[in-house]
Amino acid sequence: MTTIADVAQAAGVSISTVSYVMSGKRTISQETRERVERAMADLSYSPQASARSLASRSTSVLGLQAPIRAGVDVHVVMQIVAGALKEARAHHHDILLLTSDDAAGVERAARAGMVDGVLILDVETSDPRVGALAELSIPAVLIGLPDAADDLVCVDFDFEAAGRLAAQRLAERGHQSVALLGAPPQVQARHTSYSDRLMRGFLAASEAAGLTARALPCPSGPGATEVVDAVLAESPDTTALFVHNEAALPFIAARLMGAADTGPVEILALSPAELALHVPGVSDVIDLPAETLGARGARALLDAIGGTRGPGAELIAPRFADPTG
Amino acid sequence: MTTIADVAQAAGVSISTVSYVMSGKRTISQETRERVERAMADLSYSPQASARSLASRSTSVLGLQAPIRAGVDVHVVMQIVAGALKEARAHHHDILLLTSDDAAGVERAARAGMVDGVLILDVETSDPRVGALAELSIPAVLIGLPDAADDLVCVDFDFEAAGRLAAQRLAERGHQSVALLGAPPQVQARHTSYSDRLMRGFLAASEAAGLTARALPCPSGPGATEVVDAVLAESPDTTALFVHNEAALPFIAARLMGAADTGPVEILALSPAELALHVPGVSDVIDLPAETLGARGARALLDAIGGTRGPGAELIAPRFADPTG
DNA sequence: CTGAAAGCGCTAACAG
DNA sequence: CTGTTAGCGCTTTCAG
Repeated sequence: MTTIADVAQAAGVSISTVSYVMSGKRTISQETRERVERAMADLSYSPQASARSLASRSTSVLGLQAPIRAGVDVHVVMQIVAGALKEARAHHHDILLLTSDDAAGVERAARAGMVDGVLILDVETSDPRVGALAELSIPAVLIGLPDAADDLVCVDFDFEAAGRLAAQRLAERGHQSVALLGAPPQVQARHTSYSDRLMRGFLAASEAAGLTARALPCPSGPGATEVVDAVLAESPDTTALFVHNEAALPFIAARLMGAADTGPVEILALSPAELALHVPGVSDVIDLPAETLGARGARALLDAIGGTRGPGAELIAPRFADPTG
Repeated sequence: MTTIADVAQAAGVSISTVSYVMSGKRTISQETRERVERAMADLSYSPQASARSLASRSTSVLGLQAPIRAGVDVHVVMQIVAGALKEARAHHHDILLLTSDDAAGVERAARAGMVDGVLILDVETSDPRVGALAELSIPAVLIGLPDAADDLVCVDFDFEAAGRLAAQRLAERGHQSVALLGAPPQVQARHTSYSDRLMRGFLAASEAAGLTARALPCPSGPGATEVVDAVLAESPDTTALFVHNEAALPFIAARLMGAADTGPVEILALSPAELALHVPGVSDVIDLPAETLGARGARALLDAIGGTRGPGAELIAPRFADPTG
């Protein structure tokens, strides 16, 4: 194991000089800097994270609490995690995985000083973790938008605006009766933040536009077709579906493609663009920029840690996906 | 922040006594132990991870390199990660996420002393990381089974045996001509370890049993049906499909369900049981125990770190899923 | 059974 | 522009 002292000796300088070369926190002569950098490379030196962390009281590690729960779309979660990881790495930070569903785990990691801040996914509208997080001694960022998040930093996709955007588009297209097929029942039952907001925006804007609209939970997988059947049975005049369930989308589209028992039904999807754009039968896609969301969350957390960012919500505005993408 | 010195003072003992109470590395009188534990609870003391790690030269953190690559089934990856995380937490370890596709990242984390060992997922048959890992100063466990892994600890599902088991079962059922629809083309093109082995076992056992067998890559999602069409067009006598692609399974099953243009085609799936058991049209499932795999991997890594385990492969034997599960 | 004290490798005053 | 040094909080000898 090579230490900072080895490097200092090899370069013929003191250890503080080596430290300052690494941190850039004071000016070093060109020549000295080069000697030190040379020595570091020659000895293939890596600073010891624990020593650095003990002395500096910071870790360069972000905690991430990601859900592994029933009904949660794993693609979206993975993309969020990937985005957060990429952003963190770009700023020389690592990510420590915290067990889900466990506010105590976050607190443990925080108090042991293992992380400089935490990023929390899959937040519910009335999330029990929110209170605990506000008490925490370290910065926290939620990806999601709970009700009582006044003192917290939140980053999310603007699901309510997406719901409005969808209703407006469907109204423009001349539809009269439409339906939102949303997240799986378990997710809605938990009042996951995004599901509540999407529904609210969609139903409000539908009403404002004079549309007849309904909103239903929709199971992932083949079971989705039953919901389609039920909607068309109860409201046979339905001519468009707004689908927010990536794992149900292909089944819904397949059920409707050239089906003889229904009139033409248009499908508008809310989904990561690359997952929905090439599903046959889907005519329009509002992109759910999952990776961007993760990146923004990580960025917000880094800013909060740096003290350049206070409480408040940052919402990513919805956009239609570019079909050529 | 409360330190070990605060606890020692509150309990009226020395800091080494507090340390030994925590580690259990020497015998402490009942009474002293209770006083110390009391003080720790009263002050809600958490030992500082970095200080502990600096002094003890170990971190209680496992590095995890998980893939986020085209075609990889995210459900399976998530389950493996969940299993590893659960096992790690059960042994008081945490998990640091390492960026995928980046051997340098593993080395960086290792040399900075951020992790006690690394767990590597999605290993390819000839994986460039294998050589680098063997050089590494810390224990590594692969989930997967590359060709040249002599000096490494490997844990995997026995895909080759699963291939054989599938062929045997189909032969027992009286089929004559069968086909394996496997991982997506990108995965097979990378020669991901499991895909190669599954095919080998399936084709060999098919031949031994006198079956006519083919093996093809199969894209995930709706595109899977085209492969089914192609197989049935080229080999119209095919009466059974062995499917190893969770994301294609429902589409394949739907394509075949009561299709007028084909004879009855039986579907045998290799998939996490809970994902495949309730897909209509799937008659039999060989379970892919993803969460167990992650847990075994983590366990193997902990054992390797503890020095109670040397190089070698541990393969989990295939089993048919219990349909009542 | 318990204490005292020497580090672990680094950062950041303080002192030129 | 550079060096000296006092910690950071803990583990673990060494000494009772």
